[in-house]
Amino acid sequence: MKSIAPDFYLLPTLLLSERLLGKIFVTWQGPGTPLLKGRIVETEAYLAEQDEASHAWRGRTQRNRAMFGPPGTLYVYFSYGCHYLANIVSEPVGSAGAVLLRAMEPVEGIAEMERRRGTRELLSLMSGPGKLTQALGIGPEHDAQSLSGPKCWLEDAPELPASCIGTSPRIGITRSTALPWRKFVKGSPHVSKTRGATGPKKGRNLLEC
DNA sequence: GCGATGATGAACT
DNA sequence: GTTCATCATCGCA
Repeated sequence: MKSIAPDFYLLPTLLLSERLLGKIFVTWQGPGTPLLKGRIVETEAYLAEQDEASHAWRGRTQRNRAMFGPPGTLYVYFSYGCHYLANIVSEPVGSAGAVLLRAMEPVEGIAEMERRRGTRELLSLMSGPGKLTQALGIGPEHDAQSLSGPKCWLEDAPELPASCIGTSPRIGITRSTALPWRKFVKGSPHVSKTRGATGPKKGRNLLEC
């Protein structure tokens, strides 16, 4: 499977958030370490403008400077004093739109992911934005890194049919909550679990993809 | 199965 | 001092 060309990221943020679904995110810590791969099954778009929930809403700061970098750059930041969250910067250049990676399906290097996460529950390895960064070993050293490698990159995969992509409001935010900018692969058991009014109910609405 | 809570740091008011 | 794009654990049913 080949690495995705840099111009793939030259897309409006909302469109990129859908196209990223199904792609394989890869990290590599260096010689002697296994490749860690996950299939992206859930994303959220954070736009440069008209989006109060975006870190870029109030302009450029020391923390969010990577959001203003070129498309295909990673923006990694520390949240709630405990977790790193990873975003992929989109087009247009300098406008600070980015896509938050919320959940993946483990693909390769699972034993190493289990060690990093401290669990062998496959469905708990990467089913949340803080979990997947821990499983993949993403930290502050990945902030502002390019997805052209060598520490991390994306492998291409066939584009998902629109019928497999679900949409909902974003999770865990307190502003601009009504915007339906969360995208996920319908039927995947690896999407993040929301608290409260959910839980896999019997009548699964979702198709297998 | 469910809701409440603490950990812990950086940005913001 | 408060807020926050989170997670694991605890107590209760």
